[in-house]
Amino acid sequence: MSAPIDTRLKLMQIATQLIWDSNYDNVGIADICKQAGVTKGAFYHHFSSKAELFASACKYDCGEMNKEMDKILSPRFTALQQFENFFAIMLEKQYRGDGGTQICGCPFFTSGAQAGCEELEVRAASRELSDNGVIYFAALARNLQAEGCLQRPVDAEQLGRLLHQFVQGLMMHGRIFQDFAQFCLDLREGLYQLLGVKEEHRNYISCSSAASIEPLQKVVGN
Amino acid sequence: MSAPIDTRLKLMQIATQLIWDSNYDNVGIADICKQAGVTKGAFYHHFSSKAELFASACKYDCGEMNKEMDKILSPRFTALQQFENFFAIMLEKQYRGDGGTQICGCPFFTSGAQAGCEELEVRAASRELSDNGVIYFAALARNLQAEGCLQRPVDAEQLGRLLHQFVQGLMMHGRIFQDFAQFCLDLREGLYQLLGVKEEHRNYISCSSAASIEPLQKVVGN
DNA sequence: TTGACAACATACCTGCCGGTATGAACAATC
DNA sequence: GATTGTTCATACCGGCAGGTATGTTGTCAA
Repeated sequence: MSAPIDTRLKLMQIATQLIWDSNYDNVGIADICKQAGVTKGAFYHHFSSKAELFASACKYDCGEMNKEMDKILSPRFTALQQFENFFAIMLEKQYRGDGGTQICGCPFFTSGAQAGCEELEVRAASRELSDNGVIYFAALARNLQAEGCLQRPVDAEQLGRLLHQFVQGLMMHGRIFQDFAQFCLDLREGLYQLLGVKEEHRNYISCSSAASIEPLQKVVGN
Repeated sequence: MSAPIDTRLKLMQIATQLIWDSNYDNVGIADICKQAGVTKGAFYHHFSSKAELFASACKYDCGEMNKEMDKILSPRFTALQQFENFFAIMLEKQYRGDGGTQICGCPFFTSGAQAGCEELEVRAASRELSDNGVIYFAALARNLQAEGCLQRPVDAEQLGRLLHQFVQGLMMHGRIFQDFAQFCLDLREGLYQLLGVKEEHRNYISCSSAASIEPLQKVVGN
């Protein structure tokens, strides 16, 4: 019998993946179990409800994201490099080579905004995830400002929120329209404008190459 | 027996209202019928499915929005007045005095991004609605630019998309957090930044008053 | 007046989905 | 080796929501 932690983790991972491809309501517990190769008995042994699974998966995903963001925003990069790192990660995350849905958006965020008020657990998880994301955006803004890349002094915390809101809206828009090239262009331009990046620090060259739908290798090493 | 058009219209209006307060999946046909004071027989006489009702309601809402936007962007206003009109309408739309959920976001947009791929009809309706919204945002951007309010020349069409994406993301964020004052501040700042409105044309004074949660009278007359 | 059709109401069906009840296999402990 | 607890599998339940089948009422046209 395998370690219990494996099953629990596997359920969260499968759930995360399925919700990324669809949404909270549309993903059934039966689907998750089938994909994970376990039964409902195992599921309800580890989670008390679907909402709890969602919350747990959200926290797990949040942790994974933090790891990546920590790498991206490492002090060994300049602020502009951090910007490019973030940009690359975004494209990589949203692109799926399997010909299916490409731009998915963050399912935990959308689910939180979507779920009826009664699912307090779900909404709370989304809130936590958002708060977390805003922190990183705010840090990026501060770094850019510290290196003199921005046109005007900014309220980093508010700007963090604005960036987060924009990116989420962009992803939803992308999910509806599925135009990857446009997604790339809009992402870059939107971030530049919101941040108020100075003209001379804007880099549109990589856009055309990024828009070409090829597997993107990670910019960030270990 | 009342005119058939009334029942159809009523169903769409009720559906729109319920979906605003919740979401596509969460609103049942039975709920809609009950609120509208009719039965399923009437419903399926006018609509072939839930998705068709959604698409119809979305188009109806789109038409209503167009009317309002046409008023807001009337040439008798200066571009900056148009901006303020839009701002006021946004706040009015998102605020509900009944103590329930205040910031709802556009349910048709979120539903389209939320719905599984199989609901093509739903997604198509969201796409149409988005296209429509982008047009108005682009027009606002063009008008502001024409009156010299912007810092740099812009690609109005792209900027229209960015504004739309940001506003949608902002509303979802607001839906999760339910902080109306912050919603007001973020909306104004985000629009200013994305548009690149010149310093001297930015108006933060009305923010504090707007943030006070009082019934907002329409800025736009007939 | 009678047929046809629109505009519903009533009752019902059915599939799905979250959740439960129960027990088997295994490990650890005493 | 009996007990206890963990980790699942199997079978099942109950509710609900989307959708259907059919009857009923009014209207209009010939």
